[in-house]
Amino acid sequence: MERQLEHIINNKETEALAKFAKALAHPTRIAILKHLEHQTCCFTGDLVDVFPLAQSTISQHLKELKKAGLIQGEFKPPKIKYCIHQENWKIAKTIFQQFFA
Amino acid sequence: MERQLEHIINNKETEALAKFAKALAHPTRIAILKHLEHQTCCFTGDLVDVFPLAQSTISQHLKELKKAGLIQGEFKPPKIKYCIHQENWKIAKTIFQQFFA
DNA sequence: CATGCCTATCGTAATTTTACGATTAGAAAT
DNA sequence: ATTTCTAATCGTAAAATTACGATAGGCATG
Repeated sequence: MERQLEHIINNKETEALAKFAKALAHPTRIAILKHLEHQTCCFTGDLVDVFPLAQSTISQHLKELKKAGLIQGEFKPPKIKYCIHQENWKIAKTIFQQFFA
Repeated sequence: MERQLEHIINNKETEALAKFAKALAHPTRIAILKHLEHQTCCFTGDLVDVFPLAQSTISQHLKELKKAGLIQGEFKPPKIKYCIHQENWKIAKTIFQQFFA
C-alpha cells in the first residue's frame, strides 16, 4: 500500500501537473501569460501599465511563473524582456492533455 | 485601459481557468482525481485507506474539488459515492485546451 | 430506541500566498 | 562620478491553504 501510494502521489507527472496548475491558479498570472502569447514578448513595465497592481506585485507573479518554468526573462538593458518558455510550455500542454485525455 | 483590464483579467474564461487550476494545484487532489478516473467512482473511506492523510483532510480536499465542480457526491447510505463530474470535466478540458492551443 | 458506521464540520496551528510601499541593485547616459 | 531608468528584493500585514484531532450528524441495523 505504501508502494501504491508512492505510485499514486509521488510520481513525477503528478508533481509536475500540480506545479504547473499552481502557477496557473491565479487570474493575474493567467492574464500575464495570455498577454505574452499575444505580444510574443514584453517588459515588466508594460504589464505594470496594463494591470492595476503595484510593480512589486507584478514582479512577484513573474517570479512565480519563472519558478514554474512557464516564462523566461532576457536582460535587455535597462529592461527585461519576458517571453513564454516554449519548451516547457509544450511540456505543460502535453501533461494537461494527458491528464484530461 | 480600465476596459482593457476588464477584458483581460475579469473575463469568464480566465476566471474559470484559474478556478480549475487552483483545484489541481495540489498533488493529493490530482491523485484523487486520477483514482476516480480509474475506479469510475469511489467512497471517501476508500481514499482514506489509500492516502496517508487524516480523514478530515481527505474530506477537505474533496470539498475543494466539489467547489470547483470537478467531482460530485451521491449519498448511498451510509457512504457517499464520489465521481468525476463529467460535464464540468469536459468544460475544464476544453478551457485548458483552448489556453494551450 | 439505542448503537454503530461513515463522513462532514469545527477549532486550531503552521505555513504559504498575495498585496503593498520602500529600498536596493545594475547598467547606460550625461 | 553622478544621475536616471527599470525591475528585483526586502519588510510587513492580511488572508488563504493545509493538516490534524475531536466532535457532531445522518442513517441503517440490532
